[in-house]
Amino acid sequence: MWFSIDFSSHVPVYKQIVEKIMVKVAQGELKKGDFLPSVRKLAEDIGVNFNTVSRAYKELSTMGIIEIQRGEGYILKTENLKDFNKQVLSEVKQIIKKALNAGVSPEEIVKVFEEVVGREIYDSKSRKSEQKLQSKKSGK
Amino acid sequence: MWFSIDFSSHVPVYKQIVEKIMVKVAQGELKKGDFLPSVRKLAEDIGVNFNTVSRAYKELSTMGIIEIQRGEGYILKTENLKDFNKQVLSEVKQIIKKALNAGVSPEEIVKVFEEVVGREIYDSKSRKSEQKLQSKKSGK
Amino acid sequence: MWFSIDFSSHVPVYKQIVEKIMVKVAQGELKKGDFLPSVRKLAEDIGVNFNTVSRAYKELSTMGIIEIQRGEGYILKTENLKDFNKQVLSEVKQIIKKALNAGVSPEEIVKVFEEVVGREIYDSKSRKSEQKLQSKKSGK
Amino acid sequence: MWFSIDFSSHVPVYKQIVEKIMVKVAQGELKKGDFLPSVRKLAEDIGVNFNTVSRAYKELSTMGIIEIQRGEGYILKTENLKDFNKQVLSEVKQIIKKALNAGVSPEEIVKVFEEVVGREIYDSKSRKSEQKLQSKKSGK
DNA sequence: GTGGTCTAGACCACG
DNA sequence: GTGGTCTAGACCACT
Repeated sequence: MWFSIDFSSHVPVYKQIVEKIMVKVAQGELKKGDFLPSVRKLAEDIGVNFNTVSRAYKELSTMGIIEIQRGEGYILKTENLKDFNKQVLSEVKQIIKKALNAGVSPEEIVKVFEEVVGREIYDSKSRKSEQKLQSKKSGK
Repeated sequence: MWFSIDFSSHVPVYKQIVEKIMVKVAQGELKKGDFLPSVRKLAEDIGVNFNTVSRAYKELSTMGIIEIQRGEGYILKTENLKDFNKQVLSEVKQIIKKALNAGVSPEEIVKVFEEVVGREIYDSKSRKSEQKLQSKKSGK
Repeated sequence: MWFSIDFSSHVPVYKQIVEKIMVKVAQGELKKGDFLPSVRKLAEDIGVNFNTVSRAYKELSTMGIIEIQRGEGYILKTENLKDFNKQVLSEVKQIIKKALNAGVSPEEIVKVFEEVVGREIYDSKSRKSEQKLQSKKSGK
Repeated sequence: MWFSIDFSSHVPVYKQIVEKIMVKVAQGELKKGDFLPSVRKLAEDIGVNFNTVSRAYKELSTMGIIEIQRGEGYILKTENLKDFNKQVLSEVKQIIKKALNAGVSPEEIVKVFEEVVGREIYDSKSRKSEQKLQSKKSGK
């Protein structure tokens, strides 16, 4: 399966899908010209209705990130996601402000940061071995 | 005024109110026995319907953090918010993971962190002088 | 009722709604700040599901033509529809080309044109008396 | 090549094919007894799947305009297309009404009309020289 | 097989 | 009262 959704989140599922896909693009896991999973297949994978995935794809489409290929599905159109990084960084800033306001000490945040950086380095090593799972069109 | 709401956020307004109040408690700005602003006053201050504030207070009430004092309003019942800090820290962890996944470099995150730590120290000093800025939509 | 939909058309209903509303704006029947009918009310009026109207409103919203007013509905944000006229004129051009290609004589087209201009002048005279019907918010 | 398809249109491709062929008939470019291009050839020419052309031919067939000649393809059965012109003219009327409603001045429409009449006369002369331009997607 | 449109109805958030 | 999100399922168009 491709990714997971937090159904208890206040963020709408379709927005989460949009974001997850943008992460894939930013990571280079999806490249220009790649096919995305079909709306119905992805919907089944993550356990939502196909309309929800469809809505996410439409949003990505109007953003110019993906493009429909008549009768064949969606392909990645661009990898130009500079604004995305800015947006994510602004979220980081916001949450850190909140934490400090809530009385979390900077040291605790640094501790968490180091913990995550360590873990993520590990993740990025193991990520490559997962890449075969995503090659859609394999049975085509 | 007390705080402001992000109306463009996916987080429901009443949840934001709950959280802001918990921050006040965690900061020590609200102490056991203190009165909270009346539902209608807070509603006017932050520019929302009183039902929304009411819902937030109800939630804090069922969490056992505040308590209704018949005919007088709500008072703070407990300052026991240890879980809140943990929860906020877990959000920090989550967002940092997301940023790293999105290709943000650890250095960029550190930069933002240092920026915020600096700003926040300043903000807590100047917070009181900002309070007039938030009175909006009062003539509605 | 506000307008009617051609259900036998190949143009999706939600696109027809978008267009009809843009016509209202271009005609000046809807002015900046006016409330649009609620999604559910308009849906009932024209006999479609509210999701269909919702989709139309969302499209107008991302186009920047209408804007949501929290808890109150959509209001008209702009009357700047210069591109709309261009688009409509290009449709006129296209259909005239098709007609000529199909062997329709220019004279026949002129005849139709004069017929319609005559009728439309009559319509625009009687239009003013219809305008009260559209004032939503009346029961507010 | 024979004609082109507007893939961004809401009108289904097979309907566009039907219409284009009826235009050919109305223009006298196709005469009773003429063979139509084979399904596969036309499909390749205009860049669509052969099923789509097949559906168009079926529709023309049930309309009684073309007829299958077993083992040889489709031939034009009738040139009796009086209703077609009426239908096209009614589309012209409809679009002119829409344009006037949208605030387009009659003068602008006349301008477009004259422009098209001029261009079309030119186009029908130059049509043959354009035929190479439409071979696209051939390497697919 | 692919996506697109629409419906009917549930549940949530805001005023 | 307002809009927003999601589901389950039908039907259409295209490859």
